Amino acid sequence: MNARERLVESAQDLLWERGYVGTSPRAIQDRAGAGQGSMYHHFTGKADLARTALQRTADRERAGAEGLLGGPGTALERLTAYLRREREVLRGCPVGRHAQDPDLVADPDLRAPLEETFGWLRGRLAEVVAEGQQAGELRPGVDPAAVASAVVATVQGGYVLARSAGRPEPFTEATEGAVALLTALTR
Amino acid sequence: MNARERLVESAQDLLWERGYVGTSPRAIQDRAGAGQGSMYHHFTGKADLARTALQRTADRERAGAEGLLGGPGTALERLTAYLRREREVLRGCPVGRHAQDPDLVADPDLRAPLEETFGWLRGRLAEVVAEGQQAGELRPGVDPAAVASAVVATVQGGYVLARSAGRPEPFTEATEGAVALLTALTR
DNA sequence: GTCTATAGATTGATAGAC
DNA sequence: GTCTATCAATCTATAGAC
Repeated sequence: MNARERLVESAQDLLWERGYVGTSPRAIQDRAGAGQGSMYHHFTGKADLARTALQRTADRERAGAEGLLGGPGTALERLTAYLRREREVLRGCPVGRHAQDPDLVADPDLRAPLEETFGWLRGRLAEVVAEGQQAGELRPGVDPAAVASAVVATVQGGYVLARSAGRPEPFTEATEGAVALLTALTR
Repeated sequence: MNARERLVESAQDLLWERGYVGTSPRAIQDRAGAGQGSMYHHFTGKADLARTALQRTADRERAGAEGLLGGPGTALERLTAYLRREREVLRGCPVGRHAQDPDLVADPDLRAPLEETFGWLRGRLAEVVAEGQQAGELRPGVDPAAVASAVVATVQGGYVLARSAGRPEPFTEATEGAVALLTALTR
């Protein structure tokens, strides 16, 4: 694997674990086994490398979610699959964790992967909810977009609860609560 | 106001806006109008001051939530009041935002205010849900603790969605989705 | 209690050799 | 393309005067 590729993957790992402010170019270079000159040859600076790494992480997450949401099953089954998807809870969400970084969200290029990921996810889940309503599976009269955003928010907030508690159980409790509320919508 | 007090309040503001890694002792001192010596006289260091500031912020948030949850109204009304509470959405949650900071959650003293806040909040909301079930207002058979965690997670995740989008609407959409799902539990 | 001076380490970036 | 050397600025903390 070439140096550019190692730099991007190292940046993905460190950004996930330590965030944008907490990740120094030096730390990325060390992990990648590359020198200063190598990084500044391939990228204009920290922001440029972070943007590249973050975009790749966002693309991966989106592909993973589509794998569940575009699969077989009823609307409720697919929503449940999304909520119960196996996750490395205590590591946090590799995309959503960056929403708290003021420098990152202030830079449109750095915020773009976040905006795209959650914009797409909310829209995609809203489609699934609407399909369930049209199929007579889910009760009509509730806004599909609102339910979809609540589902995505439950997952993102679940990470906050789990990391605050220092254990993964609160994440599972929250997502199971969402599953229960969605299930009640079928009866 | 004395220097110690100004340091704590300045730390509260900066921690909310920039997080733990993003806040330097120097920045706190400047905002407080205090010198190095003043800060290191009152506190052993950055972590000690941050812990004091964070604990005070957590106490304030808890008191604010109890004001809504302990007030009058049915269970659904109080849960809805919590979800619709006016918030400075794009500033993020002054407590939950710190769950993403690896250095903060790694330090038990710094993580304690987070663990206490969300532990208490989840338990308190679970009581309200259970009251609603006993009063025949909310459908029985769903786990009060799970619904409570889902509600708290929706709020915390709503901040993530809003900050990722650069606008407050996704927060409102998510919390309204939660209101709709809870309302469906009454019918 | 509060100040200034200072310290060693780290940050993000540039220069220039190879 | 990749390396080492160097840079000014900032980080967190300590020392010691007042």
